Parts: sequence; structure tokens; C-alpha cells
Amino acid sequence: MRKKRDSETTKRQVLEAAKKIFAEHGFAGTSLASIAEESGISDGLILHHFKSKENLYETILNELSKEYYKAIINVDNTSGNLAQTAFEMLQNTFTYWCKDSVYSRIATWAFLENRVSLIKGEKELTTGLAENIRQMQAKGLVDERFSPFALLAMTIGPIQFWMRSRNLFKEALKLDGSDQELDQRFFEQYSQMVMKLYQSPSMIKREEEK
Amino acid sequence: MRKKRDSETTKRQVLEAAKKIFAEHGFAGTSLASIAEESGISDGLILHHFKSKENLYETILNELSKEYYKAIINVDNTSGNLAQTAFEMLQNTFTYWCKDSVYSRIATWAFLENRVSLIKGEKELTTGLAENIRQMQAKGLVDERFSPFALLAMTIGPIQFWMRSRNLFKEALKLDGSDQELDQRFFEQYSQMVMKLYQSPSMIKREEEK
Amino acid sequence: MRKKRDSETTKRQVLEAAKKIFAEHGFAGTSLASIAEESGISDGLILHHFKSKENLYETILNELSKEYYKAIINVDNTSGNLAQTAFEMLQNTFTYWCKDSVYSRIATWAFLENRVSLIKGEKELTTGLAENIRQMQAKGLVDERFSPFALLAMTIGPIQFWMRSRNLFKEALKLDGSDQELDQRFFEQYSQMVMKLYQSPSMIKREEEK
Amino acid sequence: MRKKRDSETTKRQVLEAAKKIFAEHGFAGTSLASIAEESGISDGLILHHFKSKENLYETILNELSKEYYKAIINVDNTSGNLAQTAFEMLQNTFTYWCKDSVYSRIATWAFLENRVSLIKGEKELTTGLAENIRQMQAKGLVDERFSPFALLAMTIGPIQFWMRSRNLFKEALKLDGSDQELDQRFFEQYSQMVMKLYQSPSMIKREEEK
DNA sequence: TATGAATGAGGGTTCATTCAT
DNA sequence: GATGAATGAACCCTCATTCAT
Repeated sequence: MRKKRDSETTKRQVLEAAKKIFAEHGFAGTSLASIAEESGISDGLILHHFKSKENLYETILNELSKEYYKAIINVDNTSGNLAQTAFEMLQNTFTYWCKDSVYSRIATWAFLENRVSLIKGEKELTTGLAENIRQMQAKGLVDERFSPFALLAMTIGPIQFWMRSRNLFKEALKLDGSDQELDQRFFEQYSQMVMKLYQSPSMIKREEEK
Repeated sequence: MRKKRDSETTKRQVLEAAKKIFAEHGFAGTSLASIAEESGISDGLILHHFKSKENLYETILNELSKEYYKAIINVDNTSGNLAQTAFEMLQNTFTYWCKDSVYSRIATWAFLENRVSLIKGEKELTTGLAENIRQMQAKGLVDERFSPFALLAMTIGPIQFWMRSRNLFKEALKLDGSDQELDQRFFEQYSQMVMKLYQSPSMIKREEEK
Repeated sequence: MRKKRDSETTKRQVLEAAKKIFAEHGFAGTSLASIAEESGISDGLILHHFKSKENLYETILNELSKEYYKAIINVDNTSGNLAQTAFEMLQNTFTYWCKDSVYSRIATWAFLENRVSLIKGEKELTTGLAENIRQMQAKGLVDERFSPFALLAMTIGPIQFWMRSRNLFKEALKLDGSDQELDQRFFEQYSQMVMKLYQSPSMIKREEEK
Repeated sequence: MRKKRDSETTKRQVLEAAKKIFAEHGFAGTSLASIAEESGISDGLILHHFKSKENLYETILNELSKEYYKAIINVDNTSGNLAQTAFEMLQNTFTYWCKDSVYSRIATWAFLENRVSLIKGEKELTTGLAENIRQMQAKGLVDERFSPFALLAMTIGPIQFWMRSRNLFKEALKLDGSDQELDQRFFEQYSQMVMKLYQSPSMIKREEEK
């Protein structure tokens, strides 16, 4: 018996199933058959809609890239408060990476596989964030001794590292609590560490004079 | 004409070729045929020596794990100067990850592929480093407000992020210079940032009083 | 040019070719490639339909088992004449084993390969036949000094032996005639021997008194 | 470390191991590697001694053929008592087939594989046995209505069938006892059945007149 | 749109055999 | 005599893709 003929629904089902499996096994480790099984859509039809496995993967990467970009910059920066904006973006980033591992994993696969689709989005984001930091430095809000890209590395790197190593830490250091709790505890420390790092020497002095 | 019959040499050739290709394409993306071509050893013989593709991969992972561990802890800690020891380990880590991307990439593949071989080594390392930090905190050398594992994340995360994003930064921020130069510039800033982060408030006061 | 897309026909072709080759060379001695060549179906497609060589073989064993069972018990036993029924089953068995060697050979391979698929059918059959003999013994139609399973061995064993050794006999004893003729001649003697063997002592006396 | 250089011992080890494994898996199902493992002799050396897998197998078949022949005809026929001689050969045959399944299984494999090595021995044996029967018939010791080869089939067939189906019977008919016990019970019935079958009508009359 | 039959290339692995040591 | 490195063909099976239905 044929399925209902709803092109969009079918595509959606395929994309969701594929996203899940690609996240788990990467491009080379994923077979169309497994996507067909997971989605309940025959592999013939998958190729009918997406032309090739390659194209299906790229479609997913582009979609993820857009979603990610939207999620990160989805902050209210009308206040003009740069520090506040930056903090919110930080939180967004952290939340997005923690939320589920799909983006995190696919982004990593795609990096290793030398795919440019996701990197393009990240480039824009990186440029934007670096510019943000530069502006804050110009206003004396951020330690000017460090270049924006070095600060960026210190900001985003730990998040990725945390995502990748949470379980390792959990075991090695015998930490208790659910993943969400651990994420929460880490983020508190993490944001304080970032604050300390960004704090400009001039502001420290001012604070101490009080 | 037959090859010379030197088991060790043959194995070495296979391992080097395999390491290179696995680093490039991961486990699933690598075919024994490609390793055979790269190494000049027939796939039949590869399996004669390593039993299976799986086993060959694991052999490489174990080897890398040991090399990594040795390289990182290869510091002269007879001085008892904890800060000095820590800094050297930091530098070792950075250098190792930068040196060539093979370890970095294979470690990342292995993480995505849920392989435990490398992780085991990392766990010991993580525990050791966290203990180092704890001791330094006990002596008032490191900011005690942050937990050791949070500090570890802030220390190692950026290195990995840098390795992965160096090219991205290069393009996005139009940086000049060779990879080595960029690595050097980054490490200078990076180590200063880490210093600032680790610096305990009491020490800051003391310094300012001078 | 593609083949016609008739799943059932294709499967049938594969099964027939496979049956022939498995009968000839057994499971281990048969390659999918040879079945592919014999049937004209590519080995990829064979596995598409039968999942694995193993499964293809089991499919054949099950089919043969069913056919065999049907052929043997296909007797008109409405008359209630046990002796007549038994004789017909004997004839059926003989005919089936003689008809072509496929069943005989595959059953033997399967026995050596420790496969249970065929044996299951044989077990039911054996039980049924033994029960038949027991009933005839209860009615004084069959020599009661021998247990049903001993009689069964004396009944079925020679048929299999004949099938296996016909050619041997032919050569060793310089017999003339086609296989069919030899089978016919053997069956005549065979059925008389079975009769003599089964004949109960009491019946012999009665006959002689006449 | 090299093994002791005793050619005969090595060959013997290989032959015993190979016999066991060939009996279990047949020619096609057996790999030299498995024989090498079982015997503790490297596959290179096996081929050094036996030239090829094929030749090793044939060597075994020939050996078995000779052993079998010796075992069967190993009777004291100086007495000139044909019946006694025949009975002893029957017992020898039964014992040999029951003793262990190696001969039985290899002989069956070899038959299916269309090997002539074993068959040659069987042919001589068959001819000899048929001649025996003919002589007994000439002396009125055996029912003359049946041809020698038909009687042979009724004599040897059940033994092979029993060997092959013992386990089947055991399960189907819920028989108790060890294999040896069952063999013993079967042989008692079997030899009586053979007696009854061979008995010439004239002898029956004579017996009844007493 | 949707299925799955059909293809052919390539996957990892096993194998008998050869030959340098 | 003995080992195991080396070979290459064949093995079963998976795969992305095409196409008849």
C-alpha cells in the first residue's frame, strides 16, 4: 500500500531520521538503508526527493547552519547594552550545544569531513562575535590586551570541550547529578570565569577603589 | 617480485599509512584498499598482520594514546614548582595538538565513533591534571572559586577549538602568517589568558600593593 | 537491459538453480557466484531476495521438507487397510528418493552439516511411521518380536543405501539396464523382503495350514 | 622455536587433526588454517608434507579405506562356516560404523563429493560380500529368492540408517539409555531381523518338522 | 508520489598456495 | 624440516543508485 502523497511530510520525516543517524554515525558510516528503516520511507523515495545521499547530507547541514545562526543571535540587543547582549549570546550558545547533541555532533563530523556548508555559517558568526568583542573593547568593557579571536577561542572552546568531556569528567571525578544539573553547575562557573577573563584592568581598579 | 620479509617494517608501513588515512577519513570512510595503496602493502597482507580493520584501528588508537600521554607528562617536576610544571604541561599539550593534526583528528573521530581506547588515556590524564590544579589551589596559587574541572575545561577547550578553527579565523579575520606563526601568536595570548584566569585574588592584591 | 521485474519468477529461478547446485556441492562448496551464473540472476539480487546464503539454503531445506512430507503421506487411507497404506507409503518413499537425487543428496548434506531444518520434518514422519507399525503389530499383522523403530531402520535404510550405491552395484556386479529398470527390479525384491520381514509367525502358520 | 624434526610424527599429527575436521565439516567446509590450529602444525608445513589440501584429503580417504577393509574382513574363516563368517563380518561392520563417527561421516562426505577413493574399497568389499552370499545360497543356507545385492542392501543399509538416525529415534520415540546401550539393543534386533530375512524356506520347513 | 526489483562496484575477510628465511 | 610473510583470487555481503511498475 502506498503512503499518503504528502511531499513535504515525507521530506520532513526523511530529514529528521537522517539527521539523527548522520549525527550518530557520520556521513560514511550511514547507509541510506538505515535512514529508510528509521524514517519508514523507502530508499528509492529518499533518492527521489533528495537526488543523492550527498545532497541529503548537504541539505541537513544547511538547515542546521541556519537554525544555529538564528538561535545564537536571537537576542534583544535594542537596549544597546553590549555586555548584556554578549552574555545572552553566550547562554544561547551554551544552551544550543547542550540541548541535544545533534548539532554538536554533526558539526564535528562535518568539520572532520572537510565540509564547508556548516563552516560558512560559523564564519559569519565568528566574524560577528569578534566584532562584538572589538566594540566592547573600544568602550573599555573588555580587557584590551587580548585579541578578539583569542578571547573567542577561550569562550567557545570550553563549551565544546565540556560537551565532549562531560561524561569523562563525570567518571574521572566521580561527579553526581543528572546531565542537566551538571550543565547548570558548569555554566555558572563557566560564565564567572569568562567574566573574570574579559574584565578590563581599568574596571578592576575602579571596583577596588569603591 | 616479492617484498622483503620484514614483519616489523611491513607493520610499521601499514600503521603509518593507516594513521594518515584514518585521520583524514575516519574509520567508516577508510577502506583497506586505500590503506593498501598508500602503504604499498596488499590488503590480504594487512589483514594477515592485523587480523581485521577494526583491530588495525584499535592498534593505532592505543599507540596514539600512549604517545600522547608520554608527550604531555614529559616534564621535569623535580623542582617541585607546581606552577612551572603546569605551564610546561600546557605547552606540551598545545605543541602536541598543533604539531600535526593526526592525533587531534583521530581523537575527534574516535570520540564521535564512541571508541573508548583513546578516552581511557584521557581519563587518567584528566584526573591527574585536575589533581594538579587542586594542589595548586591548596597552596593558594590558583583561584579557589573555580572547581578544577571547570578550570580544565577553560584550559584545554580553547586549544582544541583553536586547532579546529584556525583556518576559519584566518579567513574570517583576514589574519596573515603561516600556521606556525599563528599558533605562536595564539599561544602567547592564550597562556596569558590562562594566567589571568588562574590568578588567585589574594595574589592580585599582593602584587598591587607592591 | 534490465530483467523483467517479477519477484516471484526471479525467486523461483534462484531457488531452482540453488537447489541444483547445493545438491551437487553442499552448502560450503557452493558459491553465490555459481548460483548467480546458473540462474542468470546477479548475486546482489539473490541476496536482495534471500538476505543471506544461509537463509537461501534454509529456505530450500524448508521447502524440500514440506514437499517430501506431502509426497510420502499422500496416500488414500480411507480404506482403513493398514497394510495397503503402509505399502503405498513405502512405494512413495522409494519413488521420491529415486525420482531425482536432489532431495536425497541435500538431505544427506544437511545431515552432515548438522542442520535441523530437514530433520524436524523427518522426526514427525518417523514418529508417524513407527505408530503405524505399532498399530499393525497390535492387530497381528506384523511380527511383534521386533520393535517398530528397528523395523523402520530395516525399511528405510535399504532405500537410502540403494540410492547411494546403485552405481556401485552396477559396476561391481556388472548389472545391465537403465537406472529406472534397476530401480524397478530392486523395488520388487525389496518389497518382497520387507514383506517377509514383517510377516508375523502366526500368519505364516495359518498360510501353511491352508 | 622450531619443532622437533620428525617427519613421520608431524605427518601423523596433521592426519589425525585433518581426519577429525574433515569428518566434521567436509572438504569444502574445512580450511587448512583450522587443521593447522587443531594439529599445532603451521599450514605452510602441512602443504610441505602433503603438497595440497586436495592431496591431504585423498591421503586420508585412502588410509580410511584400507583400515575399513581390514577391519571388516578381519574374521577367522578357516572353519569354513560361511554363516559364522558372515555374521562376524556383519558384527564387524556394525561395530566399525558405530565405534566413532569419523569413518561414517567422511565416507558420506566423500560420496557426496563424488570422490572415488573410498568407493574403490567399497566396491571390492561389495563384490566380496555378494560372492559370500551367493555361495551361501548355493549351499541352501540363504533364501535363494533374493539376489545377493538386494540382500546386501537390506543388510548394510539399516546400519548406516541407524547411525544417521539414532539421535532422531532417540528424540522422536523418547528412548532412554546411552548410545552404546541403544546400539547394543538395536544390534540384537537387527541381527535377528537379518537372520529371519536370510533364512531359506527349506530350512524353515525343516525346523518346523522338528 | 511511491515501491522495491535490479545493477554493479566495492566493502572486509578467508583461503590455498608460494617462497624467503 | 619448519615458519610465517606475502600473494591474489574468491568469498559473502553492503551499498548508492537506476528504473520498471
